[in-house]
Amino acid sequence: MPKIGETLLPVGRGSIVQHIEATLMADIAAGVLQPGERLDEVKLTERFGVSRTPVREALSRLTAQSILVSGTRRGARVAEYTREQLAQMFEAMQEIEAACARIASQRLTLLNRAEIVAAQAACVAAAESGDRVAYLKANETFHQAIYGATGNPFMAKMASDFRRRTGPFRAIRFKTKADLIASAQGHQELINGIFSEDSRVAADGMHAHMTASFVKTLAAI
Amino acid sequence: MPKIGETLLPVGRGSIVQHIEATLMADIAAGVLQPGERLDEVKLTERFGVSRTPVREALSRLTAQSILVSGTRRGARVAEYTREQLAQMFEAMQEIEAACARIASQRLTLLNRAEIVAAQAACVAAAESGDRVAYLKANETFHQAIYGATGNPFMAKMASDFRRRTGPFRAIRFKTKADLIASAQGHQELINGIFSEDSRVAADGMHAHMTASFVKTLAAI
DNA sequence: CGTCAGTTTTATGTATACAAATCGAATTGT
DNA sequence: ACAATTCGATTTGTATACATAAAACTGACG
Repeated sequence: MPKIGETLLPVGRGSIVQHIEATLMADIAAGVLQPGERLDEVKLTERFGVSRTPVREALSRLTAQSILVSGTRRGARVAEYTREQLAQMFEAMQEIEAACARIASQRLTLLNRAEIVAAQAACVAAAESGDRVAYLKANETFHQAIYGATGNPFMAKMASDFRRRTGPFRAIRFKTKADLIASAQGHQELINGIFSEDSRVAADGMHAHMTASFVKTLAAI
Repeated sequence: MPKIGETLLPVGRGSIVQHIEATLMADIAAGVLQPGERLDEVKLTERFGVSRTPVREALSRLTAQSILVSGTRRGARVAEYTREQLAQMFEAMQEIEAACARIASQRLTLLNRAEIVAAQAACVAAAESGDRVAYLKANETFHQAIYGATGNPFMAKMASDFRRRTGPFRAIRFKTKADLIASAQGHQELINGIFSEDSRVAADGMHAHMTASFVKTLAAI
């Protein structure tokens, strides 16, 4: 049972199922597992060095979250989306992000402000050094900071879920250093809107930012 | 306590897991299973006449959807929420519903209009006859019709999920015939907003409707 | 009389075995 | 030669058995 391989430690707090679930989720978000790719239970069994039971449970949980899809008796595959569906996801995400921006602008604490500013500074630094990976990470932190500023974990989770699902597609659009700098500049306008204390301006600003981002993304796919 | 005669084996099309998942979800939404209640695997095993494996998978899926919660080695319980969390869920729901109303107002087809009007007629009829159960059902159909009018399945699913999670709490506030009639009248204003073709009016109208509804709900809890 | 430690019991997490269904390929019939 | 059908291999769905950790109970000691 205690086969080493990739199997980490006794997984401490989390069960094996949680470990597999988290790992696969990360792999999908990172694009290691691509849309449409089939996940074979026995292959995963070998990879994680466990039996089929926890693997199955992890796959089932991911399916319940629409991260995977599975027909009848046809196994699990990474969810794939048509351009149309992608556009719909973007639209939904846009609405949620805008709502987050509005609420955040109404409740902003000093700490929230500090975190957003810090995240933006990291974005600018990464953009100016042309570090794509660092920018993606900083961008993620930036948006999470806004979600956190809503003070509403349910809003934050919803927004995060959509971010994860659209992640692999959004990442495509950042190719050149100019892309990064343009995005970081967009952030600055966003911040101005959120800090303006006019929640409508904040929401509209986020809406516009997302629209611009998604138009570019869809064009790049 | 174990309810019998659920179904034997001829589950046919849907797998047993899906059946258990759907049944438990419905029981929770209907309040048969109350927040905090523990779901014992072997009890469910007896109830559904199957082994622990599909029961476990169903519970795991429900946990992944935050419908159930489970600590380590402590089994699954129906998720329960503090007043604070409930208010946060309502806030999130409010935002989503408002977004749905805005998008729906921009894309409304003739068929969508017809469905919304028909659902509203059913609401009015149920309210006037004081049929609480019928009203809850018609109200559900009404909101689903609006979700459908967005033409965006992702928005619709999000909204539906929140509706399901808040369902047991929202239902409490409908006690008297007057409550039903007041709610139905609120719908009419909502429809006016959505049909007005001014999407901002639609969104604000829904926002107001939800706010009013939730204030009454929280007061009743 | 209360508390704590050791044991028992119960329920969860994991593994393995079995059954059923789908997919592909090969064979046979037209 | 092409199509259809059947047979086999692969894989999913379900059941059962085993291991382990947490809860419950009991008994003794302070």
